[in-house]
Amino acid sequence: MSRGLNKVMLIGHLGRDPEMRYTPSGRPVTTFTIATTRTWNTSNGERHTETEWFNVVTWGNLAEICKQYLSKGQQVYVEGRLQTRRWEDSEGNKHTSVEIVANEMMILGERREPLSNNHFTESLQETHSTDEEIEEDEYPF
Amino acid sequence: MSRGLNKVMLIGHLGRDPEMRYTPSGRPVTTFTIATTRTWNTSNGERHTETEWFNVVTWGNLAEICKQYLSKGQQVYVEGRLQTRRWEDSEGNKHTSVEIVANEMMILGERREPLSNNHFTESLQETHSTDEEIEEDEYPF
Amino acid sequence: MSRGLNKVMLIGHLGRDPEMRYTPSGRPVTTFTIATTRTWNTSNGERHTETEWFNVVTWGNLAEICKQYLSKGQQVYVEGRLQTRRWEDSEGNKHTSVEIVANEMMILGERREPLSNNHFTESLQETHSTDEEIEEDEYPF
Amino acid sequence: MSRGLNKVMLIGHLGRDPEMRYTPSGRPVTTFTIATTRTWNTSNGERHTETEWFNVVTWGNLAEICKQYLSKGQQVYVEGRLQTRRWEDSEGNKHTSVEIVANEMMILGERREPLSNNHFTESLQETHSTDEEIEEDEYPF
DNA sequence: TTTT
DNA sequence: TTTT
Repeated sequence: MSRGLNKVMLIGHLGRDPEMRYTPSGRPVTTFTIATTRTWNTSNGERHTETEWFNVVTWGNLAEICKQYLSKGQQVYVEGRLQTRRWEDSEGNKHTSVEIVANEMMILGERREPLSNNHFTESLQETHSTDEEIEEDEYPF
Repeated sequence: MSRGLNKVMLIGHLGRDPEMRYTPSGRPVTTFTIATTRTWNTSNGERHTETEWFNVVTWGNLAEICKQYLSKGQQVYVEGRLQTRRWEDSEGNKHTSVEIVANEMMILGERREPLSNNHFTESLQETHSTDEEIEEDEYPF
Repeated sequence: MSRGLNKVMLIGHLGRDPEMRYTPSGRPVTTFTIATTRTWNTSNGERHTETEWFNVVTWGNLAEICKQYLSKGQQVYVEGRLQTRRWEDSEGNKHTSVEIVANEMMILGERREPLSNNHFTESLQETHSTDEEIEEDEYPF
Repeated sequence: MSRGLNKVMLIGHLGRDPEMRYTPSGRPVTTFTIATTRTWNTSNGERHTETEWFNVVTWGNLAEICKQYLSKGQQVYVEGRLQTRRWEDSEGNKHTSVEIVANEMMILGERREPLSNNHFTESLQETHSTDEEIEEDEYPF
């Protein structure tokens, strides 16, 4: 039973094809970006448009599904929590990254062909063999 | 009619009393921080706790309500959109800030005494006289 | 400042073209239905699918936009509150209806042509002349 | 990967203590009601208040947690999906019931004492022995 | 039937 | 920096 709510819901389009990697222990991680466009009218009647970009991260099964079904330009619904990570690079510079750790994803609009990926599926089988549970923050990217 | 969804919903506790300021044109802006605590169990049975901090910004009427009714430690529900702002300081360093621009707020738990603020209310009247509509990004903070 | 949250978010397809009517005072009301499909796997590996139907109601400007842009089969995102109305028909039978009173709507998927409706737009102008604010529950339908 | 969104989020107070029962196969189900109060101002400056009542259903682990920690009057956050069930009673009358099938629950406000329930815990152990997975709609209530 |  |  949690004591806090941290929920983000997005609808937007993928900025690029998703990328899948693996943690040292073999857990799949898929990342992609979503552009969300907001339009509004100012008091003097002008129309404004602003695009906000989000970094989305998915883990485990959902990571594989995202890699397999999503591609650049597609419209998706994504739900998850907001996470800020801070780290230092090798030169000691501090960085902050804000990500949506998604636990739900829905493809919107017309159905596209699932990516043809016999190859993909095979490689999944191999890598997936070590699927022990790991900490999410174990993975540096 | 919008074409994108960018929604954030938080429940957490205020890290400090809210601060209210005004844009050059007299529009009130209130900022505060919210801590959201997440707890989960790892596969080896350990219990983890992680606190995420959020910067919340409110405008106009809601800014005044937040200033008037919220105080450090209080539990609130906040709903809004996620906004990333990038700017350079006077020395040319680049900064990024991520904020929740809230359009709804609910006080949770027991009712606290509204802050005694005859003084506050008066000053509101004065400042509020110039209430023309301005762009949100007009305000640097 | 509200003290309760009652929020519904749906993504689904319209079951029929929306219908627009007017309250006695001239306020537009548009109603339509949305089908939301849920799929899940049972423990014995069977795949289940269930479709839930929702009655959606919109008022004012949004009612006009829904009438103008939505049509049967379209995929939409809808956000609003859940409302239960109880009433008796002329024969004394009691009825209950559950509706989503939507305050946000987004068209998903590919953009369709806006319905050609010079006629529609004209009639809107006429009817719209009496646009005083009325109680939502004033309208029996 | 789902193709529809059906999400309800509520904050309100419990109208009565939750009730826990078991399906024939031993799966716990807990039901309770939540009151959500909405206040708004009409155009002529009057203040209105309306309370909406929701039937909430929880299953499995969450059912046990709700039974154990919730009691009448408590403020909670509840998240789930909207479900309409139709059935006929023994006299052939048709009924419709609308429920929130919750999958998340958060207690809001001050912490109350967990209900003292050594007895409760014991009885849980016994009944829980048959914890096979069953269909949700298997349970008539 | 709850709460403020 | 909050809360439990």
